[in-house]
Amino acid sequence: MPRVTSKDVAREAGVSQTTVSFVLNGKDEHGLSAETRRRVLETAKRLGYVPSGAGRALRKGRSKVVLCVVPDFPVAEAMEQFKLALGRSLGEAGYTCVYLHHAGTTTPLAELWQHVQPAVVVAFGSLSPDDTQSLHRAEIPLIDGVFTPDGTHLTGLSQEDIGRLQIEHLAARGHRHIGYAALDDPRERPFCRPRLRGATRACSDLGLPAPQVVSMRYSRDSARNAVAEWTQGATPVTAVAAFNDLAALAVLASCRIQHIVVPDDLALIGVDDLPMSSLAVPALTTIRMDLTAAADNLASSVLSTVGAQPPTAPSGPDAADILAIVPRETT
Amino acid sequence: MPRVTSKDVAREAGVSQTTVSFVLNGKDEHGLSAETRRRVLETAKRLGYVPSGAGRALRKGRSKVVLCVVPDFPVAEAMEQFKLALGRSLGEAGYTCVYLHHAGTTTPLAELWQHVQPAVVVAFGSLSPDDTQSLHRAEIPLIDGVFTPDGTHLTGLSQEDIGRLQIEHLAARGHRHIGYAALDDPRERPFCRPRLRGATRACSDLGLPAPQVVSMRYSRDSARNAVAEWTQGATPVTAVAAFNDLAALAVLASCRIQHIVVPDDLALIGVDDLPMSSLAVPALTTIRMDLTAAADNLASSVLSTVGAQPPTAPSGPDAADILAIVPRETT
DNA sequence: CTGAAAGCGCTTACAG
DNA sequence: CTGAAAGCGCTTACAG
Repeated sequence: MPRVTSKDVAREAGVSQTTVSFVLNGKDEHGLSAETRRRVLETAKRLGYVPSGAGRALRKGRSKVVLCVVPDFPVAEAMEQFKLALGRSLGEAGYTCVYLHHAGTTTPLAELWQHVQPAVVVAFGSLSPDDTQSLHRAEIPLIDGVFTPDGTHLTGLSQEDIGRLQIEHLAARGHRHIGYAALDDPRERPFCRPRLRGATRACSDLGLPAPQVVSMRYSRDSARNAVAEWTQGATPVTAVAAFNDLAALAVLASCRIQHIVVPDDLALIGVDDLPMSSLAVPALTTIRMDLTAAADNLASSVLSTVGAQPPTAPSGPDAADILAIVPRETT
Repeated sequence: MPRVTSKDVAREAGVSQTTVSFVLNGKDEHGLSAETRRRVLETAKRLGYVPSGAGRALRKGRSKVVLCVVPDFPVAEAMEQFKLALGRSLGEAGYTCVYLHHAGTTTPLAELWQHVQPAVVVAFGSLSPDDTQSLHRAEIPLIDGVFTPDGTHLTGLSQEDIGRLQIEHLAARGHRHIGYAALDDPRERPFCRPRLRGATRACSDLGLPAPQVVSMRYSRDSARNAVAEWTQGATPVTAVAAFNDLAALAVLASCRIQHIVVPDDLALIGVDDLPMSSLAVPALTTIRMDLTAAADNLASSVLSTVGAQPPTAPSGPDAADILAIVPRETT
C-alpha cells in the first residue's frame, strides 16, 4: 500500500498540488476560497494524508524535528516528566521532539546536523565550541545551556534560586551558621555551582556568614568527613543545605551512625524530592521543581525560535511557582 | 556557505555522481577500480562531505534513524548508561539513535512513522496494537518489548533471572520463608510480574514454599503494612526480596521504625544498585545489571534487523554476566 | 484566485 | 568499468 502523497490529495480534491500545499501550510496570503480550503482539508483527512518529512526537509533544508542533546549528566527521575511535557507542547505545534544522548565521543555531532537537519537544536548542558560553531555554520538555531544560569529565562527555572530558597528556609527556622554540601562530580558542576552561588548570596543578603562549603561524594566515608567538618569546627554549623537529595540522604545516614540527631543537632534540606526522600527517617525536607511548567516555558522559547510562535514575554509561571519547599522532618 | 553535495564530490574527483554513490555505499559488485574508489573517498573526506539524510530518506523511503520509543516508565538512573551505549554502537554503524518519550496521548505515533521514516523502531515496553499495526503497514520493522520477557533474547537481560537470583542468594543464606515486595504501580508491572515469576519458580525449584507476596507503594504506611504482613503471620518470613531498591529501602526504613533488626530479624535484597543503596544503614544487598552489555546486544539485534549486520547468535554476554549480586549488609 | 514547472540531494535501473 | 537520466515528495517563484 503505497504512501498517500500531496499529489493524491490534489487529484482527489480536484485542485493542484500547489493549492494543497498552500492550504496545508496555512499560506493565507494567496487568498484561497473558503470552499477550496475546506475541500482540501477534508480530502487530506479522508485519505489519511501525512506529509513526508523527507520531502519537506529536502526541499526546505530543514526538518520539523527538534533535536535535544542530552549530555552525560546524572538525570533526576524528574527529568522524564520534563521530557514528556516538552514533547507534548512541541508535538501540538507540529514538531517532533527527539533526544540524543551524547557522551563526548560518539559520532561527531557535526555530522549529525547535516544528517538529520533539525529545525533547532536544544542543548541541555553546554555544547563544545566546535559543535556550537558547526551548528552556526549550518545555520541551525541553537538553544544552549537550558539548565544553566544563562538558561533561566528559557525555563523559568533558576538554579540560583534553589540555593537561595534553601537558605531562606533554614534562616527562617533560626539557623545562622549553615553548611553547604557540594558535590565532587564534574557532571554535576553545572548545577552545583550556581546553586551554591545562590545560597552564598542569600546568606549575604540575610546578614549571615557565608555557608561552610564541604565537597563530598556519594559515599559513607565522604559524608562522615563532611559531617565532621561541619560539627567539629570552632563555630559548628547547625544546619546543612545539600546540593541535592542524594547528598542530603548521605549526610543523614552519616548523622545516624554518629548519633547526631536530625534536626535537633543538625537540620538538613535537599533538592529534588526523590521518592526516597519521603521514606527516609526522619523524612527529608527538600525543594521540589515543577518541571512540567519549566518544559512548557522552554517549548515557547523553542517555538518562537523557529518562528512558529511570536516571542512571548516570560508570561509562564516564574521561579516562585516552579520551586516549592517541601517541609518535612529534617528541618 | 552552501552544503557539499555528492555532485560536488563527483565533479571534484572527476567521476559521476553514480560512482560516488557506489563507492560511498560500498556497492562492490560494480567492480570499481581501486584507484577510483580511493580518489572518491579522499575527495569526500577533503570536502567534508556528509550525505543528506533527507535526500537519501526521500529516495529510499527510509532514513538512517533508529527511533526508540520510551513509554512513561520510571526509569532507573542506569537507563542513561544503556542509552549511551546503544547510541555508540549504532552510531558506529552509521545509524543515529534517537529517543521519543511517549506517554499515551501525544501525537498519534502513526503520523510519526511517516513523518520521520525511521529504519526501525525499537519499543521499550510494548506498543499499542494500533501503533504496531500502523508500523506494519508502513513496513517499518519493529523491535518490541525490549525489557519484557519476550525481549530477553535481544538484550540478554532476563527479568525472570533477576527474581531467581534474589531467591538463590537468600536460600544460600539459609532462608526458607521468603517474602516478595511487589509494586502497586501499573507502570512497573511489565518488570514486576516477570521478576516475581522468576522468584516463584526459583522457590519451587529449590523446594521452598512460594514467596509471600505483598503489593506495596513507595510510602511509609504502605511499607509498614507490608512488614506487618510478613512478620505477623503464622509462619513469619525471615527474608524479603524486593522488586527494586526503592521498595527495599522503604521496607528498610519501616523496619527501623518498628525496631526490626535487619538482617537478623529480616534479611533484605533489592534490584538496581541505586547510589542510595550503598549509603543506607545497613547498606542494601542488591542486584546490579550491566546495561552496557545489554545495550550492545540490542545494538546487534537492531543492526541485523536492518540488514547492516548478519544475524548474530546470542554470542554476547549472557544473563550470568549481565546480572551480578552486590552483597552488602542486609543479607 | 489557481496551476505548471523547477529543483532540493540522493540512489539505481539502464544504457553504453 | 562508468555515466546520463529518472524520480522519491515537497514547496515556491512565476505565469496566467
